[in-house]
Amino acid sequence: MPDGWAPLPREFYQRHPTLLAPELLNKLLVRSDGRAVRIVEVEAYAGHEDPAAHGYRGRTARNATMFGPPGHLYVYFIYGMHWGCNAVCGNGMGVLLRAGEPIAGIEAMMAARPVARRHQDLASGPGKLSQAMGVNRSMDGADLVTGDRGIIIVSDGTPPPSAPVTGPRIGISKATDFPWRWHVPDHPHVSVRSKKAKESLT
DNA sequence: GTCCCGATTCCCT
DNA sequence: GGGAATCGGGACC
Repeated sequence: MPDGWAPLPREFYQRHPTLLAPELLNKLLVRSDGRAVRIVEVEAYAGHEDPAAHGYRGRTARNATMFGPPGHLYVYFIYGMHWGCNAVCGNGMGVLLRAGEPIAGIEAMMAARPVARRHQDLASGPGKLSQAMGVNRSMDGADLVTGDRGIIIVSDGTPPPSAPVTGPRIGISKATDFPWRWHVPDHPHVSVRSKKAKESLT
């Protein structure tokens, strides 16, 4: 890894997902083969507090990773063909990584996603991001602090945006009024632009 | 055991 | 903008 890329401490992840989510913007998701994306869009899922969360009804075999220690990767399978990546906070809570800007290993990402015709199509959605980064069930539970399974989140020193865009989460049917989606303003690699999204003042 | 539908993507109109 | 692809989780009988 380049000098200046530093893993985040375990405690970074151990807080409410609505606090963790905006802090993950501009962090890097990195594979040991050199692939890396800058995280530009995230959503919070707050376990038992959140009817839209996989952890809402408690621990199951599928969501067990989210009930484990913070700083691990929860990978889920959806629509019969897509994988999704979450950073685990603990207590059944986590942050969905919805979109990234490819910054390294782009050839490998294009090989993993031959359908993508532009860099902008490589990781601009949760399923695309997972496919571009080669994430599947085998990486569920990977430690994002130590990178033990070849995937890690690091900071390159870029701070999160001071005024991220917030709005309702995408693709859910419950708790649709929770403004628990955050993305980097005016970023071309964000998955979708919400009409209800607005600039945050914090 | 059965049934419904999902934290999506892609292609066609 | 609409619909198909595709399959596992989990609610319910």
